[in-house]
This record gives sequence, structure tokens and C-alpha cells, in this order.
Amino acid sequence: MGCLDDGLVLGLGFSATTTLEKRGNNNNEKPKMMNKPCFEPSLSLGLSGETFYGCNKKTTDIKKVCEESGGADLFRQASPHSAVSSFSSGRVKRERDLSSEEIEAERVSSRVSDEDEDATNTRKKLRLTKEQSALLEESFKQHSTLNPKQKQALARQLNLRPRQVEVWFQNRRARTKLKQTEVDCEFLKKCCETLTDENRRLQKELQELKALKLAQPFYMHMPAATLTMCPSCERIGGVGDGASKNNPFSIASKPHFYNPFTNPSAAC
DNA sequence: GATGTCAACCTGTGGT
DNA sequence: ACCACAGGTTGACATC
Repeated sequence: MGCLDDGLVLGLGFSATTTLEKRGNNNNEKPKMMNKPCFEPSLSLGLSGETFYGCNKKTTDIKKVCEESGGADLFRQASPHSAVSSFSSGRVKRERDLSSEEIEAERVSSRVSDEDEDATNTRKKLRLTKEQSALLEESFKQHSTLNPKQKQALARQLNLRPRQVEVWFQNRRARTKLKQTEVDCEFLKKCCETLTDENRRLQKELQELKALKLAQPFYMHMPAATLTMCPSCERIGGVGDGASKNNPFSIASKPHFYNPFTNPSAAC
């Protein structure tokens, strides 16, 4: 943007980024989301990526085969052990994440799921209740990440598995970041518009100045020593004039430049 | 039916 | 190696 052929350059010289402080040694150190954009110099502006979310889907047959039906509908009743949907695609891998308590909960839930399993073999969608969402939100406001103890406590309180609480927090952080990115994007768009306007205005101003310069007579471009005086002023001549020969300071003592705009020769 | 939302998942990465 | 997290994806469900 904004590179004028006359050497005037305009550009975005800052950036807006959302910074997420890294957590400390343990999980009690929470990353703090900086809700204000952090402006740094020299970041290029890219607005082409308008789609942020949920536009690309691909089908993985293997995953489909792996999926099993879950008892997720039961989850709405917020029963501690029915409130689990087990989707087997990642269960083996995930077991390393689980404490013995969680594994037990998982097993119980699996039993429920197995009992519930029907021929459709489709994954059921879990929706958190309003109360669960509210409590999670409240907890998220206090800290956007959880240590294992907090996770356990919250899970117990909500009748959810710790894994579900963990996933909720992960998704919640992602949404927060996405929202902030959208805000930053809007802000940068406005900055871009402002700078484009400014660029246009300066270009126009430059053109006017150029036109003004061209409109001046050619001797305005000459060095001062070779300037000729207004033709109607006979006392002071140009170079080689008789008067100036005797008085080298005559020109400097009373310069009388001709300016067709402000000083027409008739006024002399 | 198209589209948006969101819980659940997978993968890669960095810290310990 | 393990863990937590970010980022991306999937699929069920809601809404229009």
C-alpha cells in the first residue's frame, strides 16, 4: 500500500496481536489473555483469510468405522455416570491422560454406552445444561486454565468427567482467541481504511504542489545569482548589468523577484 | 437443506 | 517419556 512515485510512502507500521502468556512451572500459573491488542512494528496486514471456523470438513472413513454410539442423551439428566459419552476413536490413546478415578468413570460410562448402543452406531451430541455452562463460565472467568485438582473438583461439582471439563476449557480458550482475533481484524481494517484515506489525501496534496511548481516561470528555478529582476525595474539588472558591476551588493540589497501570482510586474 | 454452534476428537509442539 | 496446550477437524444438533 501507499508507495508514491514521488517518494512518499505510507504503510502500516504496527501490528495487533493477542498475546497469551505462557504458564509457569505448574498449572496454578494461569496464562493471562491479553484482551487488548498488542501493537508491534512492521507486521504486514493480511485480511484475505476471512474464514476462521468450521468451513472445512473432511471425511475419514477410518474414524467413522471406529466411532461407536455413546449414551450422550443421558447426559442431559446430569447423572454422574450416565453423563458420559464415550467415543472410541481416541479412547485407547486418551487412557494415558486419565487418573485411575477417571478411568473407572470411563469404564462405568462405557458400560452405560454399551448398554445403550444401538444399530445406528452414531455419535450423540452432548449439550451442557445451563447450570453446567454457567458454572464453567464462572470458573473460566476466574482462571482460564485448570490444574488437576481444580479440574477434579469442578468435574465432581458438575457431574462431568474431568476430561469433559478439560475439553470445555480448551474449546473455551479457543473461542476466546477466535473472538479476539476477529476484534483485532476489525480494528486493523479500520486502520487500513484510515491510512488509505490519508494516503489519498497526501497524494492529492502532492499533485497540487507539483502543479504549483510547474506553473512558476522558469527563472524561479535558477540560482539566485542569475536571477533577473522585474523587467520594469531598470535600476537593477541581471548578470553583466552596469549597475551591478560597480556595486556587487546591489542585487542582494534590494531583491525584487518577479512573481506572476503575488507580484505582477505592473505593480512595480 | 444450508448454516452455525459446540462437544469431542486428533495431531503437533514445547516444557519438564 | 509424559503432560498440557494450541490448532484444526469431525459430527450431532439447533436454527433459520
